[in-house]
Amino acid sequence: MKNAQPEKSLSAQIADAIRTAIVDGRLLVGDRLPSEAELADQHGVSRATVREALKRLAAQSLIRTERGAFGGAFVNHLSYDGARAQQVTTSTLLLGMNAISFQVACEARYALERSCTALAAERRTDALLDKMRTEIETQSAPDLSDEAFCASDVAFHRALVDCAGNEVLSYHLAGSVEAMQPLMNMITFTARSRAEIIDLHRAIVAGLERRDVASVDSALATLEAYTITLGQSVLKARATR
Amino acid sequence: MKNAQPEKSLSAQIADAIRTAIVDGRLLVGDRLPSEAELADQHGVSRATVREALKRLAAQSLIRTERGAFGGAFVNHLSYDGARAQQVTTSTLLLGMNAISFQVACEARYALERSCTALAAERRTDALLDKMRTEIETQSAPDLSDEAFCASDVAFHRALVDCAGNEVLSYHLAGSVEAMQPLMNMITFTARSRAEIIDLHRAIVAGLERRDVASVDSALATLEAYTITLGQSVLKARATR
DNA sequence: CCAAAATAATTGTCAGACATTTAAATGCCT
DNA sequence: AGGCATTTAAATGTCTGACAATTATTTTGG
Repeated sequence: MKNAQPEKSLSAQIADAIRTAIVDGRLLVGDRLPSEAELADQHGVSRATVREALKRLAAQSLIRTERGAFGGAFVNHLSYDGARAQQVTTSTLLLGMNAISFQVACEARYALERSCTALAAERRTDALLDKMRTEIETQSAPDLSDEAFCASDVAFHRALVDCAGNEVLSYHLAGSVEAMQPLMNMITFTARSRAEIIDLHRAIVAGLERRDVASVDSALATLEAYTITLGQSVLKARATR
Repeated sequence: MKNAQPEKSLSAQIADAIRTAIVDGRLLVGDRLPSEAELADQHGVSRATVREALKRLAAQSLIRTERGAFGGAFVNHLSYDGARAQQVTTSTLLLGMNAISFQVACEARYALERSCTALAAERRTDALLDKMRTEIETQSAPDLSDEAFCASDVAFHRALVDCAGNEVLSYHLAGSVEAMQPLMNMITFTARSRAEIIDLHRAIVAGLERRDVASVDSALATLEAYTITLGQSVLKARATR
């Protein structure tokens, strides 16, 4: 366990101290932190320094602040949606900054997605199957923009992971898949490629309905291979442009 | 496109503006932001407000600050390790705050882990197999603390996901698995349960070595079932205590 | 008794000052 | 000319004190 670097700003040290208190459970959800003035006294620093520390925590959604009498900083309840949004921000940035090859990203995406097929086939509900069918309808609209097509694609795959009926799994998978969407957006979809993708989406829904894991896996594998092919042709077209 | 909410602090607005500039690529990795004084002028606010905004971004690892002449705030390169650490913080907190049942967490963990077995069997390297064997040795030490056993368990499973040879997949899986460790730590491991787990770890390594996906999957499934059984017995023991 | 006004606690913002750090510029000596 | 010490300038880190804005509680007036 590495110890604190001696040269770390006071505001960072104070933020770390409070963050540790929250993660370790010494501060519970809904608890109110001492006022900025009290914290300043306790840590022997100025209010400005305490405020910078609190802003760091607020940026991580660990706390929220309320103004007015009996306001202050409160330990936040981190919802699945909030956590997923943060995960997507981090992952999107990571992928955008590290020159990930399309093939690697695609491989990761579909590998992750396959992790829920067994549970999804077992537990899929009619409501989620309907949701997936609705998205397929949306994707079939001939005048749909590429962006809208991709958005519906995300919604479709999100419904697929939700079929697994495990909220923790949904959180991780939905976040991962969503974060990779900007990379997927590099592809310009022709009418023909859309049709092939939609066919595979239909196969996935049909497989889930029959609780046929193998056919769902197979459709996902085909989708992966097809998406990589599409991506490579797009890259080739760009290279020769 | 939603417009700015009128009731958002100035420091949050400025942080959002800079964050958007980074995500949209108007600020590139390594770019230096204007000095705090300049930013204060540009946005028509005080330096303290700008500083709070910058601390928010620093908390998300979007920027770093350097002191001294020609220092300032620089757009950060987000490393896989940095991103994973953030993901772990968020996920750990989420799981700790939402009363996740042990079974659900376990199911999610092993489902995620199974997503890399096919690639791992195909691409595993001798170096990673050796790493896994080393961890098994560590886990076999009779006087090992529960914490150290769990830490080695994390290292073992991390090596497993690294076998897939896909850095994006490693990032997501390692983060997910690591975040669930506090839940796994609820289990107190007896000598006998450790022995069973180590046997399954050996089976996983052997399966990878033979590139036998089915046996790796099977070992993981057994490990999942066994871990859930252990968890349930621990919970039962606590309830009757 | 109820509504309006005062009150107090707290965060949000500002202005100015000083301390500290660091790279670059300068000057001095060989 | 070249190398070492010193100075300088630019920037962040911190402190202080003040005021504005917000909001729950308390007081007051009818």
